[in-house]
Amino acid sequence: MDGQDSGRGRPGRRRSEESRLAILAAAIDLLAESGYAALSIEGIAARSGTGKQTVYRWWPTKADVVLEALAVKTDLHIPIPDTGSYPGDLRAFLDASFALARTPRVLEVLRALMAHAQLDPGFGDRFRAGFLQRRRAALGVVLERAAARAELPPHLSTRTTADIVFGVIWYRVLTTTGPGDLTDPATADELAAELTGLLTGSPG
Amino acid sequence: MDGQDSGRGRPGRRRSEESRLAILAAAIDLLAESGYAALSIEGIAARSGTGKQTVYRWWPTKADVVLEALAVKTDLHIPIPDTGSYPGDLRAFLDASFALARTPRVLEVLRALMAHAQLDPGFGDRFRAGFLQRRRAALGVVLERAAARAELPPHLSTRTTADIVFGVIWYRVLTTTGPGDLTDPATADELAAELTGLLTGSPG
Amino acid sequence: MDGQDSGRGRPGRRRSEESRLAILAAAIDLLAESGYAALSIEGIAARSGTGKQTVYRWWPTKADVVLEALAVKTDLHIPIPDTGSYPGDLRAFLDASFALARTPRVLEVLRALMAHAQLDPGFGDRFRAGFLQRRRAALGVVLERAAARAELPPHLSTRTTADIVFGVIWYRVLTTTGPGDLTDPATADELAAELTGLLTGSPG
Amino acid sequence: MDGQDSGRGRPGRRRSEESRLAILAAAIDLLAESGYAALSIEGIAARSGTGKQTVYRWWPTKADVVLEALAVKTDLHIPIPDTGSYPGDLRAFLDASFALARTPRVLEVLRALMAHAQLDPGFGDRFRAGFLQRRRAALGVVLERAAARAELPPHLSTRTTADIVFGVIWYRVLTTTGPGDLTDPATADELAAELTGLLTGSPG
DNA sequence: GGATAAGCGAGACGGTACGTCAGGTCTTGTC
DNA sequence: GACAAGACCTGACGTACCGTCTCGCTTATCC
Repeated sequence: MDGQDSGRGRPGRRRSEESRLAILAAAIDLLAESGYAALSIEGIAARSGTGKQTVYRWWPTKADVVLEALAVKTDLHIPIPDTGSYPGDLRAFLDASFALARTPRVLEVLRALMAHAQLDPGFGDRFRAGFLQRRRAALGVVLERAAARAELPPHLSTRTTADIVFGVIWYRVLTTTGPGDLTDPATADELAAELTGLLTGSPG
Repeated sequence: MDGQDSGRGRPGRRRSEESRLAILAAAIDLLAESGYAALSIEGIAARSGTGKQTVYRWWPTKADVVLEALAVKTDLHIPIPDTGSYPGDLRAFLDASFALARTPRVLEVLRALMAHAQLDPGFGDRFRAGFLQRRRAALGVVLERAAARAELPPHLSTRTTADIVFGVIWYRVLTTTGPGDLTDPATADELAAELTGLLTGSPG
Repeated sequence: MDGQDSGRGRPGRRRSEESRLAILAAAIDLLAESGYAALSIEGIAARSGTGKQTVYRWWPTKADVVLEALAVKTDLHIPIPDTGSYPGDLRAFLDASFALARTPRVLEVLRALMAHAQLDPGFGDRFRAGFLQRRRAALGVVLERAAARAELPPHLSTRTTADIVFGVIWYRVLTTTGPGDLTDPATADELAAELTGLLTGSPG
Repeated sequence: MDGQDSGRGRPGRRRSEESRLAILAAAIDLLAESGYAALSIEGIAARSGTGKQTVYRWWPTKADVVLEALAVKTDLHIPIPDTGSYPGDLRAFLDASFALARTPRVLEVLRALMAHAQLDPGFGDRFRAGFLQRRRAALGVVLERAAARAELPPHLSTRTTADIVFGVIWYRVLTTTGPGDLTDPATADELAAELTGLLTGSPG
């Protein structure tokens, strides 16, 4: 996925790992200080003590820097849960997703990346392929396991189920003002119950 | 919503309706030509034959211009359907929403506004209050009617139902590349069936 | 020569005389501090407390700024001498020219402008028309007066006389290292004597 | 003049004559294509298929490359004429000098080198010592021969004579726009006649 | 009807960042 | 050690917009 094989055998100076990390760290710092809108490649280069050219050489846009920085600094890996039952797996998946999004810095970055993806079609493609699809694939594993166990409700396609799951998560991420009101405890309950066909709970 | 009472009694020249419309038209034109990212207040003023100050006097950001332009040029009013039954109303609501979003220009504008709302907290507030809440309120009427008829499935709160409806719509809007693959016909079917409790438990 | 009529009657804010002078002063200062090669429009804007765009709006290159700065700060006007005789006028012209060139700052600027004129054809044209031709015209007046008095030696055309006068001055300017060795007192003597036909054929 | 003795006895790889010639040829080519202002060491290295370091190792500035390239590609040697008389020698010297300067490529290079010498004191020293002084020395031989034959007009010092000769040549080189109007045939006539004390010709 | 008060198109202003170019330096592996 | 390759930090380029601030002018209301 990174596109360069670190140039084994090629002539020329090798990419500086030091600069790479400095750039990612600077991006994170500046993001925390002033937010994504105020982030600039100029600023990242200055803060990291590198040259603008070095940033442009390896990342096409500031959003790509942030995407990689997020992956380096934060553990974005949401483990694919395996609790033995579909309801359990789905609850675990939802809980982990909401928990991650409740981290203020992560919340802001997710918003910024999705926003940037709308404004820059090139980054949109990279974001879909490198982030959104991976998350869908993770949920896909859960759904496949459930299908193998014949636990899936019959009337919901895999696509629509995933759209509901990620739709609700992203809608909450994009339309709430702070991490506090991202979710109430009931949301994941209701959602999991609805999607797994359990009609146990009674809503408020 | 516009905050001034057209200055009844105030001295001074009145706001030029001609300029207002020229600005909104220019915004729409430029948006269609080059996309939201390339849109600028400078460009809107130049294209509309007005001064930058005139734009800044009435709209805080380019997103606000676009939001108003969209309302003027396109009929954003999705009528609150009243088919007599919850399933029918919900289907109609979903169909109208997806149909609107399938208009290429509207699709792009919706994406741009949601994106801008992420990057500019001030516009985010205005967008939520002036657009998102209105749509939720419209759906709310449908749900209230259904509640009065006791058609609501017991395990889904109003909030979660709305989150699922708008979550799926927005997720599709924000993550598909073109109007073509925004929805297949089955999506609204499945969604309406799921949320109204129809087919629950029956095999596919 | 300035190309704009200060916009009497035109709409829009008028050019800031304050900024104009600040830019010219900054150019002179930076030139004295670090030399022409280190001079940049970026630096001029920063030092003068103006924006780069303001510099670019009114001057196409840094050389044009320097040319105008020189005209403002230093009195480049070499009066056309009228001593009553061609030898006297020519001596006065030469003395004034060498004296001006002996001013260290002026010497450096003259060099830089002539250099820039070689590298940038557009500025070359402006420099010829706005500076070199004026100096030739001044000498032309002296030669015309001499012709009217029948004092001109018969074998030298006006063009060649001017080429010798300015050729020697510029050659000295461009090929000596410092103001000190720009001229010895004998140079102007010899040159004037030669061009006016005095002493011709007499032993030294 | 180049300062290294090709490393007799030194260890390590010897300088590549192939690279040297490729660099000089690339400099000439690029100069002809885009002019001196657009010439860069980066571009020379790329065009010649060498590394930037190789250029920097052997030449301090692009002007030094051009100076050497000119010497390699064009025969800059103006033979010291010996026609038997001072007027004949001087005419021959002037004619050869103007003829060389009339070669378009040479004209451009001479301008560029003189320009660069103004902006870069280090190159200025090298240019004076390696080029200008050599030309003065050549003229010096002519003048010495004339002195030995007692042909020199008494009132002109050697220095001033040389200043007039090179002053006029360089002034023409630096202030005319194209090779076409560098000289009319009369210029060398008048100049030679004036400097040798022959008062034969009548100017136009 | 004259004073006062906006709004208007125009456009200059001080800024910030863009994305690019080249400068000159420094590895890296090969010759 | 020189060489081709190429990454590095630096700094300037010229441009695009930002949001603000005059300008001269055009409506409006009010005294």
